[in-house]
Amino acid sequence: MSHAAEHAYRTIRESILSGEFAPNGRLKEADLVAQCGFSRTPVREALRRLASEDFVSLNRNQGAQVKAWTMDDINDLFQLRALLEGYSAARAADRITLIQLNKLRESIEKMGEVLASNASADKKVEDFLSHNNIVHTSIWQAAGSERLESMLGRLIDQSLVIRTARKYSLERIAQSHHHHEELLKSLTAHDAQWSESIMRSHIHAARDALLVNDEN
Amino acid sequence: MSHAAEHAYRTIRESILSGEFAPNGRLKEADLVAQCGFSRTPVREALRRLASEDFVSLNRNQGAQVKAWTMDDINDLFQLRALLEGYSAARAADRITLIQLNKLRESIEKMGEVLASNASADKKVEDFLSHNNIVHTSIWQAAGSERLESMLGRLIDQSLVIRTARKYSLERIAQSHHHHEELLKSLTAHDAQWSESIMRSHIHAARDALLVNDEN
DNA sequence: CAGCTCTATATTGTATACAATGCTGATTAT
DNA sequence: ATAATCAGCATTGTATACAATATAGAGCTG
Repeated sequence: MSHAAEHAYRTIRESILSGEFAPNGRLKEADLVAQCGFSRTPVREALRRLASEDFVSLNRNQGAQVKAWTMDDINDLFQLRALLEGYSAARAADRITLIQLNKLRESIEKMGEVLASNASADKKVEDFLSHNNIVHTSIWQAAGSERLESMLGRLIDQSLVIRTARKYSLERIAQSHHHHEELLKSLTAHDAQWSESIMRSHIHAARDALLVNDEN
Repeated sequence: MSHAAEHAYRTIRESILSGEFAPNGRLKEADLVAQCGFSRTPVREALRRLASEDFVSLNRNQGAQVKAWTMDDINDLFQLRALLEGYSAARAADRITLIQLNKLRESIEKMGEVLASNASADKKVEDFLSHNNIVHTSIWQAAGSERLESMLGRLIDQSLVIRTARKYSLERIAQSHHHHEELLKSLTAHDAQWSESIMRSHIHAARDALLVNDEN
């Protein structure tokens, strides 16, 4: 994607994720042009891409509007993530190399250190989420399917829509960390079924964390 | 999608599917404009969409080129189709209504009549393929997940790339028909596991039909 | 006052001009 | 002869002007 279009894409996407653009809100090209400083051409390109990624919907001659998500959509999303991430973990168990395993172990150990440290809860959550991404993408890579990787990438992106201003409890994060550690074991053992099932649990727990508002 | 861009999209897509544009061949905007009569704007929009659907790849400032598929890609594709179509069938088994079942039964019976008739083999194949699409999309709908439906739609579209000038044997088609009939039974019984496994077999057999060149 | 039509305006769709970038091939220095 | 450099060209990226379409609101009609 070209420079201006890419920039416009990121800008608009961020505004949607941050909640600045309300669900079902109409996005007028002129406004977006004013916001990000490029002309309509790259803005339109960005909108088309956002539409292909299900962030907005386009109606002919009526522009774009931010997609609204129902509870069913969210459940659906996580159901599919569980299926595909589970499959990804199973494939990874068969194919993962020692180098990849070591990299994964490092990431997970680093997360453990963060959690054990005396940093602020917010900092812990932030660090955790970034390492969490690394762990998941490492596993997708180990699974060795470009197509699967890109499908999962899209699903994850979409699940970010819901995460806005969400607070994760430290308990939830600790649970996730335990999942990761178990996943490391199952992958090291090259046990596909074990890897698949623990990954599925992991995703279902993530859904639960999003939908159930626990104390924190 | 707007009128001109839609038209450009279809035109280019057809040219790729028909093999007119060779894999790895570069697609210059000027040429495409000449071919389909619109200006560069809708042509570019069409290319972006084709890229998002994995028909072409885009490199910044270097335009589009037709994606080439390896054997691994194809296996991957069908592996994912098996997984997702299987899941779709399982969901459908739980949710399908009597009306949907009847519609499905009609389609499948019609396919049986076509196969039993004394039409030419080519005609049979053609009719079969169109009804086949109806059967699958009906099941996706019964599964009740928009997201799953759109993912499967993309996967199917991509598998069309391989089908170019492919001849299907009548034996293969008869086998498919048997799968469909069994699927109807499993869905009528609302048996999710049965539905899932027969659907997975169905997809694996389809892959085999594409990759193995049998006499016909 | 409700509902309709029509016009003015706002917005998106398309074409095209201009800018930026990458590619090719000739020229030159080593 | 070969590698590096640079100019000219081909191609894509961006901005903008124009066309087509939808929307909103005033005025009209029943």
